[in-house]
Amino acid sequence: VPRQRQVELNEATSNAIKATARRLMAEKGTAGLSLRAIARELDLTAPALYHYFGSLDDLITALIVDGFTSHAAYVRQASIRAATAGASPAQQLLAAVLAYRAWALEQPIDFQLIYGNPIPGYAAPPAVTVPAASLLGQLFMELLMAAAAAGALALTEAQQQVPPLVLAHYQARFGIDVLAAPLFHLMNQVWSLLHGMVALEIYHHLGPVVGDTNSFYEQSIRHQLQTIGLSIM
Amino acid sequence: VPRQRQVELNEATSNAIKATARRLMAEKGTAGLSLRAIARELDLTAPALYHYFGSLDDLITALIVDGFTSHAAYVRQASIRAATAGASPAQQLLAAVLAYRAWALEQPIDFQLIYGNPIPGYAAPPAVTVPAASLLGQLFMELLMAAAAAGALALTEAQQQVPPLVLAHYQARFGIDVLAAPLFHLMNQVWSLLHGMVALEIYHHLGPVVGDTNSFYEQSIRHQLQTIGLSIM
DNA sequence: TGTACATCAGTGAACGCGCGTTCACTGATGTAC
DNA sequence: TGTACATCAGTGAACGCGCGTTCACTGATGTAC
Repeated sequence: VPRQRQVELNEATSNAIKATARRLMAEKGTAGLSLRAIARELDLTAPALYHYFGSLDDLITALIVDGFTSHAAYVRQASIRAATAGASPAQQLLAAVLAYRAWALEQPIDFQLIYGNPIPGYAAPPAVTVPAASLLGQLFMELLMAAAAAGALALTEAQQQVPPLVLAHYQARFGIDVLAAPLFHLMNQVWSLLHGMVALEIYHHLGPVVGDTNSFYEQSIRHQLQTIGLSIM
Repeated sequence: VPRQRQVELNEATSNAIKATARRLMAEKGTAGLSLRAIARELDLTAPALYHYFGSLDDLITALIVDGFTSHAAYVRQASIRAATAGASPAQQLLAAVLAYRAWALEQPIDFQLIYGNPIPGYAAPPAVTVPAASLLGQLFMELLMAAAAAGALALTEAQQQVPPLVLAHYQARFGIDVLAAPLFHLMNQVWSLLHGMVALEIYHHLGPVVGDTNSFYEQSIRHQLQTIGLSIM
């Protein structure tokens, strides 16, 4: 089974390259990644890496796609675990939202790579990068829809409002109908809050201010979710 | 007036260095800043820069302090302008919150420098960096307190809750009493939302999703502020 | 008014370093006959 | 079973490049006397 074998070997090394790349990024920052440093670390010469990735940029693209995929998979796992344990749709949503942050704390360099400063000189190819970046939104939308279907959502009048230009974009770009639009809109607002807390924490702006970021995050999220009528616990 | 003159000359050049540094960061990313590139741009040799900054790290520190200071000053100006135009404390707060984003859009590289990925190998000296980073929080707190004093705030029962560990930190670190703590806590939550929307927008994650980030931001903020009882317009 | 002097912004060479990418190549492996 | 062969991961030298920092220096300026 020669072809099989070679593909496996290839994958093992290319995974080792990516793992080393992540470790080096954690030390030197996302912009400090270099093929020569990876090669040095793996006891290879730099040209050897060109068997696995066409260029440094190709490697970065692979790492970014992995990052988005890993984030979405981690959050999905958390919601599935909750569902398996008999949690309500609302509780599954909470589990997912908590996992958003947990992943970022476990993989801070991946967070920086995909949500932080772009790497100078690198331009992400949208064809491969956008689908990966969309996974999380799809997941959150599924969970929100399930909660809505279960009657666990109660939006106020104000929460039903979507600015006209934004509504038009939701319809044109995602084919979201007028009924689902407030839900999608709300999701984006909750996402912004999540993301803000996580970004501030990752870059060490939140910890000094609130002391215990765990309870700050969890309480803020619970409060925000209750605001849209979600009853948890 | 020789001493006067020399200080001015010195300041002019050191300002030119910082301005060039900002421009180069905008092109090459914050991590791509180099003394040699700045010198090249200014038709100087690299060693000449050592008359103005002790090292590359010293220059970065100056840029970071400038960034925090500029952000706070920009936001303060906006609130002062509103006050001068006869706006209520609640409206001044809204003006400040809108300015938070406006500054980031005008100076995206400064935003990335102070709120984004750290520069590899650089460690900010807290003694000089922390006071600058605290300016904005102080300003927002002033504005919130003024709004509260004007009776423009109405917190719900749930909004009065502060997690015990967080409350303890507020008291120990900032000497905030139990009455002001919910206000401070609320400010940090609103700040997180602001920051999340701005960070997502700056890094091009929000635009593709909501289409019109202007109205998304403004509507979300207005809704959030109304949630704490602020009546604006 | 004229001269000696201090100041100090800026120079140019050098230090040792790391980078992505290309190219022709080696040498082990395992298949095909 | 034995030999010719293709495959292909990995090598080593080279390309041209940029970096922070140090050092002894130059040369214009303007002051002090």
